[in-house]
Amino acid sequence: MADPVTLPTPSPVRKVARAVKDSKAPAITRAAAILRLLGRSERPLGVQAIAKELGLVPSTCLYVLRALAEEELVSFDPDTKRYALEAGVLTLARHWLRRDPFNDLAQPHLDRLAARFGLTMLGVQAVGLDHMIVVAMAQSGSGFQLSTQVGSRFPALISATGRCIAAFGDYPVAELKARFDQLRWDDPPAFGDWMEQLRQTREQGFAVDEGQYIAGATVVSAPVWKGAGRPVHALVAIGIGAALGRELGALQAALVEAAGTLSGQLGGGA
Amino acid sequence: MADPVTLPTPSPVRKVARAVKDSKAPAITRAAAILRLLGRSERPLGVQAIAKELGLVPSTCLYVLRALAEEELVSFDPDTKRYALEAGVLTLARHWLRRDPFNDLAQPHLDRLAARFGLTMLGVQAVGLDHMIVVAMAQSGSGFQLSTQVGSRFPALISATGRCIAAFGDYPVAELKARFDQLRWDDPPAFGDWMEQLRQTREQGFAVDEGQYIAGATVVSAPVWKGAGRPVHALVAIGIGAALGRELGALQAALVEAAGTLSGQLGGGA
DNA sequence: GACGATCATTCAAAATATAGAACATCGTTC
DNA sequence: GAACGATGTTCTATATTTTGAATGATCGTC
Repeated sequence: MADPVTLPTPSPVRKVARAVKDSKAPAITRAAAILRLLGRSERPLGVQAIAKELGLVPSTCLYVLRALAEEELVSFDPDTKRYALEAGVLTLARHWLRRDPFNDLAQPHLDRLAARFGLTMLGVQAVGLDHMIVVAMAQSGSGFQLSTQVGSRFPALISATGRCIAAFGDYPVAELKARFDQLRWDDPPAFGDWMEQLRQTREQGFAVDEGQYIAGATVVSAPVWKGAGRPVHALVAIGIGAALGRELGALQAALVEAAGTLSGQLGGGA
Repeated sequence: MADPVTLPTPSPVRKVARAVKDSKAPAITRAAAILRLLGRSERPLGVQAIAKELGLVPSTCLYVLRALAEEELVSFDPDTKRYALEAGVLTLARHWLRRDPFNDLAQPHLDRLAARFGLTMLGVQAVGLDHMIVVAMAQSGSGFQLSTQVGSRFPALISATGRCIAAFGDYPVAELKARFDQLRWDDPPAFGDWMEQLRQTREQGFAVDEGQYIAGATVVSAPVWKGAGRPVHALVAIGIGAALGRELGALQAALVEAAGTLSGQLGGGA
């Protein structure tokens, strides 16, 4: 999986401007935009550069930065007058990880499956229909592998995991179609075919993506339930298509079993 | 090292109230306080509970929460009307980790030393004189160990690492004294002794804490420079005192060497 | 070493987010 | 099953933040 950070960046200026207008707490919208910009940036940025990039007023931008620095979410170098992300964001992330039992419980399963099948395993969480986020990862460590990192974001409906989210989410078809049309695949399926695959996913209890999202890569995904309603998490296996070969069947079975066990532990299930 | 999250919680109400007053962007101060509160909380919280805990007006609190939810930093369950941290904070953390070369470069050293000496190794970053944050960790995996997690925060001047920060930071003595007086140790050193230890730390290039911060635990810490000025990072070794025994000398040498190598790689050094 | 340009910062007017009360909604108890 | 209590949400006047120009600092260039 390629890192989606470098995907099309639809000029933040307009987005931020609109979001700020609609929000009843625009300072927060601005702050979030600044944090994301600083995260995206390779190097620390000055007030002016940030303001220009996001279409903010420099003075306002300065006040926001100062507040963020005060909260230790942003670092400030008095010599260069540059701002960057600060380690405080790590502390928040740690708390988030600790708060959700999925993260701890999934790890052993991921480690085991990654070692057994020699591929990359992910624990993924869906955030509505917008994104899914990688929250846990395990790699077998042997040979070449597709790699990603904890915290990476992907469009919610992409690849095998996207099929799980769509299949078990009970969303209106119109909404699925709208989102579906914005996805980028290496080898895009037709919407009709994709809907048929959703039916199949519901039937089987897992989804497979053979080279459609990323050419040459096979992705298998099984949903994990935390309670009633739609599944929020999924276990994902990513392997080089050729290397998987006839182990695919065994992998699917093992993945579904692990997902089932996890759902049980989390108090989910059908 | 005990997790400092459960340390004295000096009633957030007053702190938040003061911070909000002083800030030119109070919404951000409030937002940060809410994020931290949600991180601290075991379970999702409602608007009212959050507002009361932080001394905020419920309606304002609601607007802030909505803005944070819009930014995917906070999750909202429409059924229970409860808010919690959302996975978006992970994405920020990932960007932060990627942005600082220390995190990637330190890991191999930590792994190596943890395995060789059979103890817990940390990569630590100082945030001013307020805190230090664990940004990387390695454990040998054998036997009992003192444990902490990436993202954990500690008072900046505590233990061996605190001595490094103080010794090489060139801070006014008055400021050191003020901070020093607020530290909690299992076996607190006198300020005079501590100042003498700083001198020694400068001389040796590393600091040792033998059971003062945590009874029975030996902590060794060596500073890592990224550029001129004060060191921002440190490599830390934590072991059960008895288990370390006469390996202590070898550990100190190895730690200082690793820290020196890292400083070189980061373009720092004396 | 002085000039010019760029950037960070400050300041007072104006737009607007906030506070507090009123309203709506939910779950509980009698 | 109805009334109560508590919680979430909306509404509007006002105190505040935001704005955009003016000031001050800093860097690179001639």
